[in-house]
Amino acid sequence: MGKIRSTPHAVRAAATHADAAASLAARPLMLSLPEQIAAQLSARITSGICAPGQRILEQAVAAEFSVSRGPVREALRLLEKDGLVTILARRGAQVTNLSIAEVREIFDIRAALNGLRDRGIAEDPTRLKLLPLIAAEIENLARYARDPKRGDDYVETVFKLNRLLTAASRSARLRTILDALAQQTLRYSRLGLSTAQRRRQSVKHWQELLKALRAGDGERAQRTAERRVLDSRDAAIERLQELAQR
Amino acid sequence: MGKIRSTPHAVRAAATHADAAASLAARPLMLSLPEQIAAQLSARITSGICAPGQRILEQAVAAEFSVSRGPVREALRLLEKDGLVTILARRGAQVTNLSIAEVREIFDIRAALNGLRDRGIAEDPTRLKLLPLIAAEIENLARYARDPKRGDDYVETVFKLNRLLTAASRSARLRTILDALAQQTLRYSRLGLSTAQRRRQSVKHWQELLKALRAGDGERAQRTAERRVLDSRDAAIERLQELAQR
DNA sequence: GTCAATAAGATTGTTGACAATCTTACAAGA
DNA sequence: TCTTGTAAGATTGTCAACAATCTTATTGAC
Repeated sequence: MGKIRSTPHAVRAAATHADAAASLAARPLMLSLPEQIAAQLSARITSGICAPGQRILEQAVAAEFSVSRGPVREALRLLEKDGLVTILARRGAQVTNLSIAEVREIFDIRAALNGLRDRGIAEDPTRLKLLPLIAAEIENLARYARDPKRGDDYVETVFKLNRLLTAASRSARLRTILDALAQQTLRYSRLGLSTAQRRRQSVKHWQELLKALRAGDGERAQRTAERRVLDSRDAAIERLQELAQR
Repeated sequence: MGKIRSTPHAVRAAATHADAAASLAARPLMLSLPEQIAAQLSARITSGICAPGQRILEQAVAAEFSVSRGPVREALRLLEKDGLVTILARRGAQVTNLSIAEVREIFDIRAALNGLRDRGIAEDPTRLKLLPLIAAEIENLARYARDPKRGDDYVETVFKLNRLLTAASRSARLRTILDALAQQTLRYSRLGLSTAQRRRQSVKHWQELLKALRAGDGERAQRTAERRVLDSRDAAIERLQELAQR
């Protein structure tokens, strides 16, 4: 492949938020070389082109993108920060491969922080202009959940909804952490939503969340969010264990 | 100053935990060059030798430690991961300077995750051998709280206790995140415990937590931990606003 | 046949030089 | 006086070569 001159997205995603007050530094529209490389690799990893456990050689990546190893090194550090890549001293980088226990850990943290996030949104007076957007997506969700063949649409919409809510959080730090954790569990969340039954269960949680958000009930939004993530955790792990048995 | 041949600590701290099961990779006893540099800088920042907002020049650090800029760059990335340093593209690094809103954000996240952590410990059957250690430190706390002159001892013991509990968590990811967040709020936590009255309030929370831990009551441990952190948040912010008014 | 020592190759870690970019100071014009 | 333009210096970004370390394959001994 030739030089990088396209496709900025995933890496910068953490910075594209929809807030107003706190964020002082304007986000740069240009991506640095390491960021561009990281974005490319990120896409491959989350899409599954690069399998978990697969090694990533600095030399090879540098050659592919026609840059030196310096920017590649930094790109790998960026991906490590997102948890997509694991770096071992003097042994190089590889696509992160999570154990079932680790998947559980991440979902537990996500549950707690999604609760914090959604409580914050429920208690935010400026949330009202977001609610129609959220409601619309949840309507889509309900429609997709009724059609067993639209599983992929359902999953993508859930992800979108999650990104929407995270971007709506007032806390830049919460956004950063949640985006990273969500990306790490992308593949497993997908696994947990692979049956129509699970999707019908999931849509109920979302509808309940919407109600709490509308009512401005922070505590309830928090509880609902936590339950939702914990549910998806259990679904993911169940499927994971099925797969592991073979 | 001359070459680095001493003082490893802060940076490696995140890896020195007291768990058993999950962690596969044995922690390396040697610190890489970047880690050593990061440890040195970390000490200066958390101790206040380097003031918030102060710029950190790669060249200068490289010269001081007699290394090239490569390892220094990486050290700064490590510190950025811990939130101790802020890196701006093409404008270099500086010691992180948090706004009051950001301090609040971090404490909120810490509250949620400390809750998760302490619930996990309360529900962990193997926690029993830790309880005496924790109980002893809380006894110390109670003693220090009674003596207005032992404020520093109180604060250091609180930090120690926190590190102890974080290290006891089964989740490596939780440990990593919590260590980073705790380090970022070190100076502010200290601020919140600067009056004898606050310390007497604080020790009550710790005693209640100990009870919940002994009883194995996860829910209660979680609630207590959350309240404790939120309390220290409010104390810190109150002091911060007092200081800002002058 | 299994295990340990060894050597060759592969890969990351470090370095110093060069390029690109940003900051600052200063001067000229409106 | 304020803004704009310019140039010098400072600082980070990138590169290619070298050093240190790890992995793997092979050999030899038990």
